[in-house]
Amino acid sequence: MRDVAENLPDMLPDLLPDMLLAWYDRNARIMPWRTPPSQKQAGVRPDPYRVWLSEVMLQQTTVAAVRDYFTRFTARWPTVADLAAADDADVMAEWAGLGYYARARNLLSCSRAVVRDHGGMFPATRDGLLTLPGIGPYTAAAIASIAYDEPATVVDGNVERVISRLRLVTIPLPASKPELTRLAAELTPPSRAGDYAQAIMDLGATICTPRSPACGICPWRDPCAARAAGVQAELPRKSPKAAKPTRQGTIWIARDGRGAWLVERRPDKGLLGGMLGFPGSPWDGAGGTAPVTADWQTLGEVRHTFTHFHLILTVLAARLPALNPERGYLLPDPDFRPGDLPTVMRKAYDVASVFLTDH
DNA sequence: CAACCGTGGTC
DNA sequence: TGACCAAGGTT
Repeated sequence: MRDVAENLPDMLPDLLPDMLLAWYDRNARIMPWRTPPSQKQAGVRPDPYRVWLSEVMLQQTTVAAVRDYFTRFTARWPTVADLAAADDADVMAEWAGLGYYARARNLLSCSRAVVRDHGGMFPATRDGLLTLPGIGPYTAAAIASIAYDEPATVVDGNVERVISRLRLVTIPLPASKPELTRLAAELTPPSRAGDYAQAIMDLGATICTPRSPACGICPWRDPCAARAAGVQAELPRKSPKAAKPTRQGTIWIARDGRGAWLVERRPDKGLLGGMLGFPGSPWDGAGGTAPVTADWQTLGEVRHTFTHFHLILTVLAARLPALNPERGYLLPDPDFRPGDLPTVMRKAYDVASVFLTDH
């Protein structure tokens, strides 16, 4: 029998997950994609489709923003087969406003791959999930652990922050990512992997927050190396990001004599890919050609910030008896829903709608 | 592998 | 007001 004190450093990695799981059992947040405690107690497993959908929606997106989208998607498409059979335009419209629209296109191709290549069942392993479009290292580990209880390690922004503090990792991100992944994997328990994954993310979201972490109520307060050193609020360090340039462009919004709107479907690749929009100039400040000859009125400007640049868009509008546009197509007013537009387009619509709406 | 890809909330 | 931030993935 070895000395207990000698064993302490080896015991800690085993004790840490249990400390966190005990905290999670009392403090897990209730969310639409989580199994309710009553069902969970009865041994009900999460639906992989709902786990997948929620995880994709949550990529770089807050829980508050995802809630209603998740509810609408699952009400309209209850199974992966339903989603696979949906019209692309309907899915893109339902995703409008959530951002990162490649996720919605990948959602469709992934659902169709699951139906076509996997008999409508999601692969049950991390490695199998990784082969699907829109599922990367994080999402594969999340689905594998939450839906199938595979002891896969999730490393998202929360985990990066929690682990960098717990283990006092001072190398800046993203260079520290491999080290953080290794340290996180060391802690992942062989059982209750799904609960553990959600627990460490809940901890990061509610206690080990970016600013002013609530160390006083943290289940990992005692073993936290950053707290011991008093530097928890300074971690994780991050390499400086490039400044955002400002780009300019013009957008043209027109209606014909019947009230139909001149719109276009944006190409699948690139910014706002696959989304509905209005014809516009290139966003390089060089101007551009209107989609149709008309007496265009300048209505104002729209400002919008994307991930890596600011945009100032000049909004022009026109109402013509007949339209034979060189670009785009006419969408009858009853079929035109501003909510189907990505946010920057909806902002432009808001500017033009007053001028283009009958009184 | 660094750049690209949205949006809304927060301080 | 502007920079940071959020359950990242793809190329």
